[in-house]
Amino acid sequence: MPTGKPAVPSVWARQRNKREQPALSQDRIVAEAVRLLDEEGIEALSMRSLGTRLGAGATSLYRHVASKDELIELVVDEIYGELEVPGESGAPDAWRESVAACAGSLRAMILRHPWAASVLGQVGLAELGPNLTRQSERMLALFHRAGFPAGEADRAMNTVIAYVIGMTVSEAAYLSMLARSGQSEQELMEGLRRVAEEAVRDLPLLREGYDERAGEDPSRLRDEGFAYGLERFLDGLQARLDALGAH
Amino acid sequence: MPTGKPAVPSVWARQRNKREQPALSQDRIVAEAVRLLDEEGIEALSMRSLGTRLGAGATSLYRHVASKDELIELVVDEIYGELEVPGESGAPDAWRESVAACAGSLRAMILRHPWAASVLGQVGLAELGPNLTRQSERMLALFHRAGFPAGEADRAMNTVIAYVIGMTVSEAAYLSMLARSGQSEQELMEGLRRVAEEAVRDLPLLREGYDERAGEDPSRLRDEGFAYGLERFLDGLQARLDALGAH
DNA sequence: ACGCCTATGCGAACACCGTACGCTAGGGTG
DNA sequence: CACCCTAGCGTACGGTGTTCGCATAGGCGT
Repeated sequence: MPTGKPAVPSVWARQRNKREQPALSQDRIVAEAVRLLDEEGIEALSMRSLGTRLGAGATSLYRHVASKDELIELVVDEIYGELEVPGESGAPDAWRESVAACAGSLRAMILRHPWAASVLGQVGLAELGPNLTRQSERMLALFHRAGFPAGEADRAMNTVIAYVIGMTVSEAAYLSMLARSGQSEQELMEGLRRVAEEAVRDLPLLREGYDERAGEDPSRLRDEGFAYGLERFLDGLQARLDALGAH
Repeated sequence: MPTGKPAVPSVWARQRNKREQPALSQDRIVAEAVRLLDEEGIEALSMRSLGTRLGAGATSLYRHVASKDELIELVVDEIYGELEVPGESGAPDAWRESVAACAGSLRAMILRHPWAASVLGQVGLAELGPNLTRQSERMLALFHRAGFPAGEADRAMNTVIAYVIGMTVSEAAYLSMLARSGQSEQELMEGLRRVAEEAVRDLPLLREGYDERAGEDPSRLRDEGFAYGLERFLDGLQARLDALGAH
């Protein structure tokens, strides 16, 4: 008789159901999903695995989350909540430091959750969760106070966000490849170097760069590369501010 | 007897096998994959569907491609081949136009293949296919000729690539959401506006921006936003060049 | 001309995925 | 007490990437 067994409610299940909590909630699900993603990466996130971690069946999640896609949107907005956007900091010409701090915080957030790299391109900034909108508003205020006129502040903001995300996503993708490979960064770079050697043989400029960076600390190089671009960027924005000021 | 039927070789199959081509090749597979992605998007790409389009069984592809992941790497490198990087253009102070042309070409490429947005974050720039390395070398030459010293040219290049990719990926994600929704851009924006209205009620700056852009042509706004950031960026790089020149 | 060898295609099968559906149990409300 | 509504779950379906072993056919050595 294939009709379902009565879904035998073990004492534990009954106890859990009884009281304590609703046992499952969108917040719990999203929080656990972030933990799972941090620990095991994007490929390990399935409704079944997430359900198991929550001591629940896979399909139970659908009572609180419409689909896996929606779950991912929620997860992305969740980590946007970790951003630290400086508030009113008095001096309006401190905008450079404030924006740099923002950028650094965004980069740190993505590197803390490297799986975000594979997911930001699908979600985009289009889906506006509460955290993202809140942080955007705060960040926009930075540019307003810096002196950008209304129609330009959001462009300036989008511009620096785009830079940070583009830069960091590529870092994160590299790091997650590194993690997948199971090698140390030294080993991987040596391997890449060997593989690339032939391809790069007649590409002198790339080769030059390769050699130049050979002995350096990769993590420091990444930090410096990020800072370099950010400085150029802020210089350009500052120049624009000056031009506006001189109208 | 469950052992396979002799896989009856229809006349057609025999004919096709006989001559013409090896019938399947990595190039054919990659090219068809790009076509499929352009026409039906990233979700429609499966080994089975791609095999069908090629008149082949799904598993036949594995003779020419190690895995779907590798296929995606190949596909990404394939479209990098579409980039147009200006070569020797005489005047070394034409670097601004050259880099801007590069950036525009990269943006156009991504917008031509919007699925790239969801894929660039997974592949990153880490996997260096022949096209990507070749184009990087050419682009690097631009910065060298502009006057950036060896250790800085690649940073400058990565910086502007990061900006372009970050900016365009977010555009592409938005556009693909638009396409999925099946609405016109006007309708979608009106819908978003209504949904966002309440959330944005007490976020005056975001609201201001929303209202300001209400009647404008979205496509032109995107172009202008991209150009705005790029100009700021190039200004910053130019300033750096000047500082270097004055050493 | 024959027979082997290797490269190529493919069908079946496996493990896993997202998710629709209908059932159950239990607490809250009349 | 009877009722309903909600949260959880077992089952099942269609689809996925990939493995494996078999069938085939062309090229090559003899």
